[in-house]
Amino acid sequence: MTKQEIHQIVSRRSRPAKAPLGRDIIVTTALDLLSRDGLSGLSLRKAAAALDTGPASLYVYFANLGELHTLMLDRALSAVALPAAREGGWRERLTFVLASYLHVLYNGHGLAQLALSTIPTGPNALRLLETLLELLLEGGIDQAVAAWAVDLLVLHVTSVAAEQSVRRDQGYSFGPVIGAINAVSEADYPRIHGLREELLSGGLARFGWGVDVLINGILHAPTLPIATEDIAKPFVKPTE
Amino acid sequence: MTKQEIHQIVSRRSRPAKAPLGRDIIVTTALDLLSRDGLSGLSLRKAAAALDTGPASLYVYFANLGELHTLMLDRALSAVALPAAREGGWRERLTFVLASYLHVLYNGHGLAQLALSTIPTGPNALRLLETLLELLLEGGIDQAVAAWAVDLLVLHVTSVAAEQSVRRDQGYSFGPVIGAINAVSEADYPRIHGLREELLSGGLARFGWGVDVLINGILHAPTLPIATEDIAKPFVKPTE
DNA sequence: ACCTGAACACCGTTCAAGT
DNA sequence: ACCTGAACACCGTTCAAGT
Repeated sequence: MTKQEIHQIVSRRSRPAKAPLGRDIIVTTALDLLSRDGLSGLSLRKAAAALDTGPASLYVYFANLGELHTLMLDRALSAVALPAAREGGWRERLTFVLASYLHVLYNGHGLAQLALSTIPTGPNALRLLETLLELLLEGGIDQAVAAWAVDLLVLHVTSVAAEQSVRRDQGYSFGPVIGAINAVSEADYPRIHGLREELLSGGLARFGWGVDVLINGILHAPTLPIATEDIAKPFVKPTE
Repeated sequence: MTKQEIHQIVSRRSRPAKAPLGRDIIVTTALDLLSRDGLSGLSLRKAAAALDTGPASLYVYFANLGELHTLMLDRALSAVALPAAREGGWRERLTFVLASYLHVLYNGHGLAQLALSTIPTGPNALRLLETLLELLLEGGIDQAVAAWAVDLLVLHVTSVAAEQSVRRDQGYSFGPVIGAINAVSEADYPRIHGLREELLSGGLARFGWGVDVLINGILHAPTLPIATEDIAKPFVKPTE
């Protein structure tokens, strides 16, 4: 045995431990990173670096990155404005809350994209959900219908916010989609070609239009969701 | 100068170059990986390894990972069944195409999630879009309305497929969402609590219900999308 | 209880070197 | 034109070691 095989235990520390971090500071820092650099500029390691610590330190507060995302989204949702009770009709107030939700997502740069892949379960998300349910029920919509309808509404708003903020962040009139639609062959796809402008138009205005369409549809929905499970059966697996 | 500083150029090759790969084989291999291991099991490096080559080789065929995703999705969409012309009403055929799209996504394991973050622009995606437009126009729906409506329909179906396939792949009745909804305080969120079963129920049946709601809403939509851009104005930025 | 450094097992992408 | 190995600049997560 040589001396090199006797392992000296030496402290690997180069500085003393700091004061405990806490969830709030981490979430705030991560949201700052997100709104400054977008979704691609956000990582656990970067958040840790911004807090002057190593990535391992954050695992005291979160089980994983997904949990941090969930908390970030819920924190951001605290900015959603709920309507003053009884001011205007239920439909007006419903549109108001959803518009506020739209803008919180649209203004927090990478936030809308994050919302598409993260299902929030924190108090602010629940508060929003509760408010939406309340307004739909006030509108006389059947309970079971209302339960499914909120999903449709929230999804629509989230995806409009995501699509538009992506478009804003990478320059208005470029991107592969716009190119592909504009380049479409008139012979092969006459309707896409003819409607290429309408397919790409709208921007944030799609929000209001979609909400109208959805509410109209919800008002005309069958009271009890029909059992349509069987529609799903007679199809084969893809490319085999 | 020592001898060590005179760099000998030695081949780093350990085997001769293989026959060219080609896009098709790569896409096929990547789709196989996806349906076997799900979205988390898919990477450029794993696809390259499955093809017995290094990751750099694939860059001859794709500019980046996103482009591979787009091609994968379009390839998968070739399995979407289009309805036989004039068989049944337009609404029936519309539901049929969408159901086929639903199942292609649902059956290709990570495919639905991939579809949520990838906007396909290949021929099969365009063919689907063209068909949907055709059916809506056949239904007498205004052109501008139809252009926006396809987006709503496709998004709905994609997200139902994504949500349900995630739920299937991680065990039916678990996950943080289900836990959070079920654990909600009756005092704070009475409506969520009261409707907790309905909020989580439905599965693939939500597809048919949502399509009905959407078509009804589209049929009741104003002929010209209203200018709702201004709804979007009066809100502040989140948490500052 | 929580911070710290280092390591582990990955990523996508680029590049010079080869054929 | 396309394959190949190696490197670059990252990831999220785990772990023993420290306080």
